[in-house]
Amino acid sequence: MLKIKPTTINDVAARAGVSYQTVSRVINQHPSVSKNALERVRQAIESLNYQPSNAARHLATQRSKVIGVVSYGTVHYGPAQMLASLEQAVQGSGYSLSNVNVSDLTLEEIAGAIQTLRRQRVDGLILFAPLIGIAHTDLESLCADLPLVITDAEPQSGRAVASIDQFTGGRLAAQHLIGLGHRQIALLSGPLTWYDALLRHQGWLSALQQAGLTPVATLESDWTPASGYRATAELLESGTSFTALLAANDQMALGALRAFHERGLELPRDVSVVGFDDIPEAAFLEPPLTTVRQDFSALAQRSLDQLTACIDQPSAPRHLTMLVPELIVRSSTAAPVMKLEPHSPSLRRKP
Amino acid sequence: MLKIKPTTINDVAARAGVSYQTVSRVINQHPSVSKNALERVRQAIESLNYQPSNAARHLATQRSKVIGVVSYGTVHYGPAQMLASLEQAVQGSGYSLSNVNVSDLTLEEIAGAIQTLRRQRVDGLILFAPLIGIAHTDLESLCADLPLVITDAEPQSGRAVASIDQFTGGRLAAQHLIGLGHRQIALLSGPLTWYDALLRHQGWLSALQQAGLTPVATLESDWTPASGYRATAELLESGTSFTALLAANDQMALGALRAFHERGLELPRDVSVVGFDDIPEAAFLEPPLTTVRQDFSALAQRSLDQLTACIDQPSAPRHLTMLVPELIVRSSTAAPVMKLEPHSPSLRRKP
DNA sequence: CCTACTGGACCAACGACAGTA
DNA sequence: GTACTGTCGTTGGTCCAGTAG
Repeated sequence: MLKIKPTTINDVAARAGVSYQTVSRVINQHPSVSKNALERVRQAIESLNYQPSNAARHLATQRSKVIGVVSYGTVHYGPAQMLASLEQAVQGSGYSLSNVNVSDLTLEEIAGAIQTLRRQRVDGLILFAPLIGIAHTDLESLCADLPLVITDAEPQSGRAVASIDQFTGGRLAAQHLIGLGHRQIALLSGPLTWYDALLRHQGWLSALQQAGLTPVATLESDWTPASGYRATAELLESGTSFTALLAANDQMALGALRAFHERGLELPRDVSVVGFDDIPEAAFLEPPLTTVRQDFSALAQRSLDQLTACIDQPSAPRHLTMLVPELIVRSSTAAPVMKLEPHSPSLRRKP
Repeated sequence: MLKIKPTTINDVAARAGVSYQTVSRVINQHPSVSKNALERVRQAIESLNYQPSNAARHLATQRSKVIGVVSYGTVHYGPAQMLASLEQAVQGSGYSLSNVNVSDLTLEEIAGAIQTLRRQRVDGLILFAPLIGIAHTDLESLCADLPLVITDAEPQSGRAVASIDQFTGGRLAAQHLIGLGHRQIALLSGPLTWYDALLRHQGWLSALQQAGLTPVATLESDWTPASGYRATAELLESGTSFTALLAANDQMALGALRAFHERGLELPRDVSVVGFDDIPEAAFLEPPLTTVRQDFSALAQRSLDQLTACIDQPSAPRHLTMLVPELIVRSSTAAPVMKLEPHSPSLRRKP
């Protein structure tokens, strides 16, 4: 195959009648260029539609101006939003983004992704995959002296971290239900191989424990409405008695809503449900969903700020930023209705 | 700032005790390397954790092995899915992806995005932005001799196209309602500045016209549940009489569902609704949503196949691929209830 | 000693060709 | 002649002397 060669700095120089060095100066806005030469070069660039080659520039300057992202599960709402937010946040910063989406949360996959990004000589790395238990030595050998911000994986000592505090998010959701008076709470978590799913789960448990409660059921699904529906349906079939359900994301909550509705259960009268994410749909479900909102665009901005700081001052101390999610109370939660069941007399505590 | 230099081909060569050419041969799997040298080089690469520089390689070979994507609105479901699908489809092809998301559907933005990608010397371009009416000359001057596949923009003669047939998708949805006996149909379209929104709209109109109908109302929203809710609420307030609603995506349909529900209207008894996309939530709404499914992963694969064909054989003729979307019938649509009096949904209210 | 410009080395790889066994 | 291996020139830029006005 034949490839037409793009115009180079030499073509521009020839056209403008100057040396190619002068063209380079114009590109890099070096002050020592005469008005005359500047104008001639600009016109030549314009008329030839010249674009300097990033690769050549990278080679000469030793800086790629590319930030690598290792992501996971970008078909899901959260990761997709984060990626879009990163894309937006990087605009105008002089950097561009290179994303590698791993298909498994294994060390091999992560290592492969990082190697791909190292071949691109990325100036820094955002580890946006919900990894649990990466060995410190493994990360060291993979990233060595690469500026790195961890946003969704388990924090590592000595590494910069910017995250949304999923644990607190989980606690907020659970505390809300407990505050309403619920004591029989079922858990519908995401895949516990995901670090954020695990943290939400632990946050729930922490709040329950603090109130002297244990979950009446613990279910694990895969984030999808379908899985949330199935898990909830099975829970209902099992005859377990519960007054509230904590879901690890809004989509599973949505599936749960459907399961309740099919059995004639009404929300929040018969069951309360809290989701997670505050997807755009959440406010328009039946009933509007109480949930925990995460600010992905803030997270993206912070991650990028921290990473550029690491790149510019490799010796500076690493920070740990935690963004606090926000509980959004809508109509899917309310105080449980008192039931006069034979073996559970009304010992209900004050809300 | 100080940047530690990554290991180069020379470091490997020194370590293995061969010339750096031999290392290059090993990397490129050239046959003329002795078993002995091969093994030594492999070990050196391994122990130094060497990764060849894409930039240097690109410069020497004149091929970047990068495919550029110009996208728009990646916070929305469709574009985000397409991007994730492209990412998946490109795995193992030897190419990597570079995405630029434009913030406006203007020629300036598109031109800027393409220039950014040209600086990267991308081997080919996927134009995945719902552009309407790009002048042929503008595209020519921007892309000149760049292999290009148009997937979401208005087709251009002489350029490869891979798309989902939105017009037919719109027709399918409308024909479904017409077939059920609906004659008073309202339209809730996406932003008509998006090419696919426009095509779905035109598809609806085409089917209606064929049945001798005109829409009883035409609304335009911004894809979000909130906008779908507002538009539908206004439609109901206006007192317009209709038995069915065509929505340009599932999220707006979801907003519409909420508006109907708030007014005590029941689906599909009082109103039928058809969405578009078949988001994972669609099957679990109340009622499960009849919609039109698009296969993004097939689209991504086809786009990539066509692009690599263009790259490998620039002289080969351009193809035009149209993927046909599929109507998924669920419970949000049914035959309209016959009434003796003019049906005005806005007058029905919950007791 | 500035200001404007030029020549050469260099970055990390590949490809053509020449040299060795 | 065949199977390896090394030298040299090239890619598109940047950066650092050096130089003339």
